[in-house]
Amino acid sequence: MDSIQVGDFKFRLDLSKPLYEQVLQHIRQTIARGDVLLGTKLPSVRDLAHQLKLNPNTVMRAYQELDRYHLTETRRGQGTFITSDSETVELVKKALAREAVIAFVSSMKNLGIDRSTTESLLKEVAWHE
Amino acid sequence: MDSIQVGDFKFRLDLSKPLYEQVLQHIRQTIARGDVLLGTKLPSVRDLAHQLKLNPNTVMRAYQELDRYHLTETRRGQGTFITSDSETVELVKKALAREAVIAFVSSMKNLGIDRSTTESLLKEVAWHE
DNA sequence: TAAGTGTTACATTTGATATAATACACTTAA
DNA sequence: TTAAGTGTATTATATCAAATGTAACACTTA
Repeated sequence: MDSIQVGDFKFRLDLSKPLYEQVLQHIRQTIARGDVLLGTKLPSVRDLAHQLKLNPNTVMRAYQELDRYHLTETRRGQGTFITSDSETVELVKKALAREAVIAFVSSMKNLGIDRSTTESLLKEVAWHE
Repeated sequence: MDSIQVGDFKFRLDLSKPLYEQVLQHIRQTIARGDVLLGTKLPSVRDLAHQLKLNPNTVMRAYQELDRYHLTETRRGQGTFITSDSETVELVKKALAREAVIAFVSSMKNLGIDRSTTESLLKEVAWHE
């Protein structure tokens, strides 16, 4: 387990994708899953960068992206906080789910696999909740 | 419609992903869907490169990847041909489908969405076969 | 032999990513 | 008032994958 816990957030980074994107996704998932209280303060840019051994600019980029989703609110001089609006979280969660579903259906259609076959395949996959 | 037809193959390229990967995927899909006869000759590297306005090396990379899947067989001096072994095509198709399903389930789990909710979402998506 | 194939090998360019270092702006608490 | 802790911005640099440009080589077929 080469994952790093920083405050309420857990990170496991690799080289498969841009680092700023992975940081963004980890935090976004933590929020969407409800694994952290709304209103919680994120680690400071410098702190997270130091603990993940990343450049502050890289973390900044992830945080700004979160702000753009309105999943966080940044208060200059204070820090970046998870939104307290549960509705926003729910909307983002639904949007991400919808994106995933659409991308998935698209892949299956591209392969020429029909709906019922897709549903069968889905049933074959273990789903440890 | 900014897609380009070259022989039996249709391509629509953008900047979202590496070009060689898009070329690979288009051809792979065409084969997997059964939209082209087994044994068919692919456009020559130079020809496809010219028509798609790509560098021959970029097309080469896609073709070599296809060979690695055994979806094509390359005969030096003759060209690159789609395999005549339908079983190979079927195996690759299943492998790709499986990958897609696993990736999808993983996304949904990361969002904290359970199986039945996922199945419901899937039903909401239009599926023009 | 010539034309059409795939193949290989460079050098080069480009763009995204990431780092490094520094300075600035704001908030909070000592 | 000050110091420490926040986010923010800027500029330069480094790195890597992707893509291009160019050229040559090897093989097959007509």
